Amino acid sequence: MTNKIKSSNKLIDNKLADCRQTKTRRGVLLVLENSQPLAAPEILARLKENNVVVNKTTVYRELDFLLSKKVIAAVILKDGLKRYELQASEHGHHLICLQCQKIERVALDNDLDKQEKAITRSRGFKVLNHSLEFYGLCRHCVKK
Amino acid sequence: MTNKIKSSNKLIDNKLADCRQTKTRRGVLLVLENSQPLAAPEILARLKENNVVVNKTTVYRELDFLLSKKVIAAVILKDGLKRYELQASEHGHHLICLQCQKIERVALDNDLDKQEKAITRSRGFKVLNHSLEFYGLCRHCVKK
DNA sequence: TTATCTGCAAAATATTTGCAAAGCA
DNA sequence: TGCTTTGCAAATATTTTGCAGATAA
Repeated sequence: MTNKIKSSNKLIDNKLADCRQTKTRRGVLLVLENSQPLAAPEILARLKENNVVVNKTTVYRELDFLLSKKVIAAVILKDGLKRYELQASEHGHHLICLQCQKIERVALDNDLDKQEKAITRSRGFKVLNHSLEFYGLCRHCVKK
Repeated sequence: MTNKIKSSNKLIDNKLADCRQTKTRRGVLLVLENSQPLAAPEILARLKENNVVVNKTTVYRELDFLLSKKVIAAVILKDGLKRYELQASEHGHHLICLQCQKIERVALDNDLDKQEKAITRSRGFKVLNHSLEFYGLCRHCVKK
């Protein structure tokens, strides 16, 4: 990956159009680009595996920075670990396999409009956004 | 609360029918009974406020125990903190007010059957359960 | 009596802060 | 050059572990 960090990557170049290019920044995004959502210590480990030498403090700060720029998004699952993924273009949800731990993304054609309206009607609560995850068995594990 | 711990409480007695009665156990449940979901350090603080002397290790272990008995349930919100609430009798979701931080519970008449079937159809993913929270403004804060 | 529960001290894990030095544009 | 980013060391916060002693039933 040391090479990849220097070589160009359209996706990442786009996302970072407004920011300084640093090895940490590109490294974190490259790690996330080809991965499921990862927690900070995992990102740190992936960087190390790929010989990107960077301090943990820097990684935490970089994650905050990328979050604030909405280049990445946080994903919180039942274990309470904060994981990060590249910000997706469309609103989506996660399918978490309880067997193999794989995390997929899914968009729902008919999202939760009906439910949100019912909540506003019955509770006077104005829904601004929601978070929805499905836990179960992925197509591979369901066969076993 | 020191008194309350010793005095009887039907709800709690019921939930603990199969377990030993200890001051930690009754204390944790009393704290949760009249409260929104709380994180472990908050529960610890509430106990202290109420003169229930108990070590943090004991509280963490007690929370694990009550979780395993399904007397309480964990609630994970966007901040990634693990909070706990009494296990509700019916499946429900949470409404989190972004203004005053209040957490309400809500049950949806028509839950997510439609969405879950669509996921199984399109992805082969067998949904076993889901987690859904709505973020927005509660009936009080929405007026301001 | 005995299985369960508890406190304490210490370790493990995750995250944050301050500051001086280095790097990008 | 000037603002941003970085490393390092240390602080903070949360949760876990081992073990010896206490307690509920």
